[in-house]
Amino acid sequence: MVRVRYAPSPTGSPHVGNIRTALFNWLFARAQGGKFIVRIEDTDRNRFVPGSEEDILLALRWLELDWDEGPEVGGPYSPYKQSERAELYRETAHRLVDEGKAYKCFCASERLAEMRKEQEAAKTAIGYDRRCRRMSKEEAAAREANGEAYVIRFAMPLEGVTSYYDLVHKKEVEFKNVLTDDFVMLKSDGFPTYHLANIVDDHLMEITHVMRADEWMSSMPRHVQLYRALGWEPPKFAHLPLLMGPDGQKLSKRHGTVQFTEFIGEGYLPDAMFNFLALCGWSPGDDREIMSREEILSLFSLDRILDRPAVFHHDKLKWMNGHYIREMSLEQYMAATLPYLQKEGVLPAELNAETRAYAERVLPLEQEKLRLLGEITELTRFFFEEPKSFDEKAVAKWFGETHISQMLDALIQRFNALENFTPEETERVIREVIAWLGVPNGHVIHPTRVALSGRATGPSLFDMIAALGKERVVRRLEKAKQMVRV
RNA sequence: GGCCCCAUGGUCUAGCGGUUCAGGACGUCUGGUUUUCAGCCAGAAGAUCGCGGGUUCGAAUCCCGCUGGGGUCACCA
Repeated sequence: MVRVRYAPSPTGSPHVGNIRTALFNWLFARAQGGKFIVRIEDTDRNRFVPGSEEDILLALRWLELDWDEGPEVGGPYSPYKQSERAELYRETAHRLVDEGKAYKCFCASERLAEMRKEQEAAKTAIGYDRRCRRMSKEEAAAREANGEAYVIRFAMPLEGVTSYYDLVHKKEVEFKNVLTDDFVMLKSDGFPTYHLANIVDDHLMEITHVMRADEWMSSMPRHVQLYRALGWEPPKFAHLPLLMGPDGQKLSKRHGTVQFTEFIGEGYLPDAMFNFLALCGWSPGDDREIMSREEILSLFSLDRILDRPAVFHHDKLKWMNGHYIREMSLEQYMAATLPYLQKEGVLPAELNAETRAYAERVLPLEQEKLRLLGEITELTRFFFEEPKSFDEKAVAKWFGETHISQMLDALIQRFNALENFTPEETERVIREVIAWLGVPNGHVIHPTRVALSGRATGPSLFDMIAALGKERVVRRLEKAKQMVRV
């Protein structure tokens, strides 16, 4: 049975790249009928950011990536938070020391920093010089008894190579052991580093496949050697291609929106994000791009995961989101957009039947135009509030024309007399006025749009007028008359 | 700098030795629909498949070298 895990560190709000990794793990688990486990790797007490664990779980829930074991749901390998498993790692580290496969290191951080500086200057950079590895057991015991702080380092083999087969790269990746230094497994505060905790937990939780970002590839020799030293069988490894920014560097905050919660706030749809993220580093093998969850799930396979990094294309995500918005039913669309108007105070938190009906007439008029749900507010605000400002260019262009006063008067009079405020009827009225004035269509249509909405662009004018209703239309036209006089 | 990974139009991607000297999508541009924007429809521009060698009757597809890009070198994950 396939068991995969998503093991985020609560050191900040999750990044799209992190969630992409979660998605791939989830897809693989579900496609294989396996288990998807979430494990919180909170072993760094300094970088812990309150609330980030909540954000991570929120992102997973939002994408509907349900986990079989982990926070909130528990499971047979509890706990799923590393800070609650600290004793396990400590025991493991000391066991390795006892077996001579790891050792206590008393080197001060100042010395290490100095050494790093020298190595950097000499362009050699080989890491820790293994000074304490040569220390006698007696000296180590004495220094420990003396109360000196120490870390536990893994004793890497001094010769030979370490290799592993990568399921994504489809090849054996090899590293020379001498080039990997004796890394710290257990910090002086008694907490494990990623390398130790991750291996211990993956083994104990019976993880079968480790899928994580490419940036981890270079620590493979450490991990493989650790498994060996512990006498454990390593899981299979799949390193996912990195997501890059437009400049080709690893995607980060510098590239604009990358935090997952921000994407949620801007108005992306879960299905669109799911679809897009699935395509970040994976391809179904044909020309398909718009795919439902079910379709993706049925097509997903490890060997179609790409092995090259890809630029995270924001524009394409937006395009895709727009596509998904256009496909929503009225109910879905209303449920998705209303909260944005309410959040901005354009609409009250509680809608009465009349307002709700009005919103249902109005909001769909811009459905085809939306790329982000959040855009709905500025696009439709004028339907709910009298326009406070008017597009200056449009006003300058149209309100100066000589026929405007006449036009407004005619429209006011005719709309006042109109019984059925339907798109067809309002169009008839507009056409009549155009004919009567003897001007090109645009010379009535454009100024009327500006008068009613304050904007130069918007939904079809006839639909807009019908949706606004007689009362608002007449009131706004009257108001426009004042503007023209001034 | 060492080590590791990668290399098809601006971007993502199909292609896995011949019927593809390259298909699709985003973006860009043009035209159409139309009262605007968007959408939709039609079309266009844009890649000597990073470069150089091989292997082969034949390579974007296999091999080698080079170049370029990226990742990683913490008591962070």
